[in-house]
Amino acid sequence: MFTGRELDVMAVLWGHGASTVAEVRARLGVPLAYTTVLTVLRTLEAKGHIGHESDGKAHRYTSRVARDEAGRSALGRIVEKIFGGSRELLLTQLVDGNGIDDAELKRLRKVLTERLKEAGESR
Amino acid sequence: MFTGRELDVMAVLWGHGASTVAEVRARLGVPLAYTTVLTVLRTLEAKGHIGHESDGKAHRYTSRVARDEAGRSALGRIVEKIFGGSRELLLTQLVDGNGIDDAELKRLRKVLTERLKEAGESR
DNA sequence: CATTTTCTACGAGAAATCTAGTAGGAGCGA
DNA sequence: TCGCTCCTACTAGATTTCTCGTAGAAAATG
Repeated sequence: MFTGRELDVMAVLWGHGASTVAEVRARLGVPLAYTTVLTVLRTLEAKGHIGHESDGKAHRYTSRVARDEAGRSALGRIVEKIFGGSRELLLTQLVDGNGIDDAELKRLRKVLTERLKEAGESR
Repeated sequence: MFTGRELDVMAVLWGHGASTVAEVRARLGVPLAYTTVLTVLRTLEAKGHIGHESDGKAHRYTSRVARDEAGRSALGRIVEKIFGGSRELLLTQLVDGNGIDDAELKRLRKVLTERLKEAGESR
């Protein structure tokens, strides 16, 4: 799907919305030449992942693939290749480590509970 | 971390344990030349991700990075870049779509409940 | 023993990635 | 108007990825 650098750029577009080259560049964590960022954007556009419109002299680039769509695709790949198809295993790793507190765990559990409710209703 | 093809190969090693070139090749979904698979394995070894020992005439390759470790790393990247740091958003996408039934949702919820219990005990 | 099969080692080419420089236009401040 | 800045377009080199072929050794097969 996306290469490492491309994903960095997509992250900016998803996070901040349509942006110019300079904006993307400023918001990337890593220091890259202006033209480097432009090249990445042009590559992404050539692949059809983003588009652009004119904004004065500059171009303003917009994502064409929804963040959720990209997420589902990436997750599917990981579930399949790394966790052997087991979402449980994936979830276990997601909540492993110490960067997660009780409040967040509860919010996550709520997501599942809500989903269960929906599933029940639609039957 | 891993490129597309490398991940395919790692999936085989994680799923089936130490394997020879021929075994990896047979278990890969895609048809690749024997030497192609060998090259990927050698690349992975050069990067230190896998190792090998002799098994008769052939080499038997073993993963050196745990599946869980690779998973955490890949997930971290996705959470950060795609879901803007939100595990909740990630979970939502994980359980979105129709390939998931109530039983699995409940199992997933249980994972979180268990984790909450542990967290409580360790305090 | 001769042939075929099965391995690894090495080489290699096409394509993709990653990074950045140069060229040239358009606008703006002095 | 002159020079500086900002922008895109184009080019390009180094590195990585992806794929496979050839060579040559070793083992199995007849």
